[in-house]
Amino acid sequence: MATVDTTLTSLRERKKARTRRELIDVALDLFLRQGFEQSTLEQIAEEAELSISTVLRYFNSKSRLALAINHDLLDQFRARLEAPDREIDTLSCWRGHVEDTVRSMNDTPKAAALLKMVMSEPALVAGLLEVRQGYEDAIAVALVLDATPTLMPDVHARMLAAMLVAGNAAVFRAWVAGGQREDIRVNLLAAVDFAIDNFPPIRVAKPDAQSREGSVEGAETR
Amino acid sequence: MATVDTTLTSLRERKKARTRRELIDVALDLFLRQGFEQSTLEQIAEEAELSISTVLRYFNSKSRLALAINHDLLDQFRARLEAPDREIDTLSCWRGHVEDTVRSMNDTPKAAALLKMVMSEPALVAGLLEVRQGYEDAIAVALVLDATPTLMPDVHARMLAAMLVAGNAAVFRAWVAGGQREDIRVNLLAAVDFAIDNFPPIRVAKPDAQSREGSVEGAETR
DNA sequence: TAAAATACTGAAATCGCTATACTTAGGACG
DNA sequence: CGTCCTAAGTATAGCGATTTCAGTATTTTA
Repeated sequence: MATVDTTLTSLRERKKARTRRELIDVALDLFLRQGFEQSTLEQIAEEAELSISTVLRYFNSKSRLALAINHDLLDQFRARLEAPDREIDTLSCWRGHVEDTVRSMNDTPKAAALLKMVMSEPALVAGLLEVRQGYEDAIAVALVLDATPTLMPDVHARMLAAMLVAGNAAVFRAWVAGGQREDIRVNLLAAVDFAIDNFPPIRVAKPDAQSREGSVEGAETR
Repeated sequence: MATVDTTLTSLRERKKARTRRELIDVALDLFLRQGFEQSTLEQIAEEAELSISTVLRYFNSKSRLALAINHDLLDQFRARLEAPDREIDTLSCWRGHVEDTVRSMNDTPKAAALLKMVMSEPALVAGLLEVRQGYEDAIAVALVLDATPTLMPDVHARMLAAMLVAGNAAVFRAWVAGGQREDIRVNLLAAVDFAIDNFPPIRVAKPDAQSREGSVEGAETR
């Protein structure tokens, strides 16, 4: 009873979500300001007006905190794949996720600076690889479940997954290196389409048209 | 002068190499015996009859010590690629490296147990991903230098590299999961050939015959 | 409102890792 | 052989991340 309609959850949950968001904000700002290594948990806790214990209960490590956004995106993707009502095939899910990511990246001015920071800090690079692996696993598993018979289902599924994720990473790397803003979306999708088009043992219907006007690459569905 | 012929180096160097080997031996045994997390640097130093300082001068982190073999293999591969007199193309280098690795793995009884241990310890899994990335980088760079014109050279090179490395990892994972001994070599090479055969924008002469009798996969060079 | 559940805090201890200054052993050279 | 230089090995001090746990505050729920 009580507490009318909380839009989604109850006080406790809302409070938790809010402090989580605030914590991320504070921490990322701090990292951007003075670097990852240079920022101690004590400092973070201080600025977030929490105790170190609490910070570590929200994120079980400092690097995990720095990669919160990346992990959240991965979770979103997983949710998209595991949605009980999903109609779209795995590869289109990935394509959609990539598009959404670019979009949200365009809205977030700090995004590029953040990525640059992450990619220059060894500890965080390692963390990023784990996220990448998470994507690969999710895609590969979904592909196999999606029914894609080949002689070596798991191996081939993982190869395609790796291709997709690696292509993505490569484009992002290039994007961060030169402050390119516009062509990233095109390149990203071109890479996805390229992988899909050229991986023989796995063939799926694609969304076609609609948002493929930018495909730079040879994209003859063959 | 003096010290006749030390086969390769002088006392100091030999001693260093020897303690390095011993250190690895001791540490890996310890890890296998009581687990990675459970083994402290103090313990390792103790058993190796060295000080912690020295252990850390040989390997700049505990996990690096646990992954010494993997890093050594990566270095070997890099050397193979960067050999000033190399005649063979990048992909054949990779193929050769994979073959050598399997061979040396068959000679080392602890290999499987070690891999299993590494793959079950989160910290080491992360480390393994870094090694994997090392391979991808090496292959991708070499491919581009090798002259492989495509519309997006870097991206496509990285995609093929990712495919190769991921396929490898998948086969190894399967191999470790079930104590399979024999088919690994065949599967490993089949995966390599599959990737090479099916990646359109990069086409290179392959060693053909010789050791491809096991190719399970569709390997029509086309 | 009282009790159960859960969030938050504080303190202590462990451990990996860095920095630094010191000791010892190998090798060059007169 | 003795001297000196360099690199290997050691001891010490200390920072900071992470774990554990016991105690306090706040929400929920009955």
